[in-house]
Amino acid sequence: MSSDAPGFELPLRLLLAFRMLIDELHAELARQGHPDLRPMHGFVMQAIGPRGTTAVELGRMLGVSKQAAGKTIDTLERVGYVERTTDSHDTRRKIARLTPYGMDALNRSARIFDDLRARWAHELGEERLQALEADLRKVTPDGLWRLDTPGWFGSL
Amino acid sequence: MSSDAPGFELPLRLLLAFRMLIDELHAELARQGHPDLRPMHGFVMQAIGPRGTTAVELGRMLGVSKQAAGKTIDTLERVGYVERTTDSHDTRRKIARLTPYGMDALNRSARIFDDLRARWAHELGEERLQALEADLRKVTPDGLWRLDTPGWFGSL
DNA sequence: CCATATAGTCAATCAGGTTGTCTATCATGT
DNA sequence: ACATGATAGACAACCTGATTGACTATATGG
Repeated sequence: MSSDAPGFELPLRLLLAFRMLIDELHAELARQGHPDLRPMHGFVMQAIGPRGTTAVELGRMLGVSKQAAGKTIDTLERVGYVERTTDSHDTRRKIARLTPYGMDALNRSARIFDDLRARWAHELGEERLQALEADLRKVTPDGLWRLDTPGWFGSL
Repeated sequence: MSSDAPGFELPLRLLLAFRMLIDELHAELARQGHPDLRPMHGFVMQAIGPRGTTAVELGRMLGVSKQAAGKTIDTLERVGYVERTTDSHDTRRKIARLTPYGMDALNRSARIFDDLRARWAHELGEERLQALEADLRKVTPDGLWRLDTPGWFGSL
């Protein structure tokens, strides 16, 4: 099948590779005290960043509505990764900030991703891995990381 | 950021590359008479294959419950990509088969993916692209393509 | 021939997303 | 100073896709 339709393999492998990294990340995170963290939480927390964000800003970054971003913040808040504070300069704004627990998850994620990358470097060779990263950079746009993957994938 | 956390970039680029391919596929499919096809439909139709499947089997292949698989078949049936027939040897089973319209979508998808791959080959060079594919093969498992991406990504 | 396993369906529930609406608060221009 | 318009957040209604649990119909095997 892949001989007569060589183009089919690429997207599958890309998705599979992504999933493997994410699944292994969360298996390891679970071992390190973050069993409730779901794939998209990591993305959202990174988007929130160390300085915090509002629902509107988060929605723009993630490419979803402010309501959806607000609901996601609700979830993260309920699980303890995020807390809401009010902006003293603009009482309308409620800034979502990472809690120490959230920062811990983010820091651990970064380390685990580095470890996973190192494993790939071991399997492929550092040179080949750098080439792979460079090539991916070449075919993907910079900036703009749309994270509306769940809804994007399904629908109709 | 990518200097102190080099491992963060890889998963993002993989996802982004996957999304680009899928988005361009569906933009082109829409131009070619399949405007209602959603990303996951292609995956499901490929899982159904030319010989057809039942909801239970499909659920196993996709890693979702038989009910979810049944609903997905309902959707595909409603849009005309799939039709249900009964198995004469086992009247419990209802086999979902691709309609000619569904086969057309699948064939066009294959051609479009080939074109997209050719574009990447043009941008990266055929050699580099083959190296990329080989490397992805090396770090991803064969067989077992779990396609439960929508639910997998979100949840909690 | 009955007991068990399997295929499919129905119903209730949940997560996440969307749009629309509403209120409170800021920011600006006259 | 104030009226106007823009923005932030919350609430409600609705859609899709997935889950579990319960139920029916049909095979299958002891």
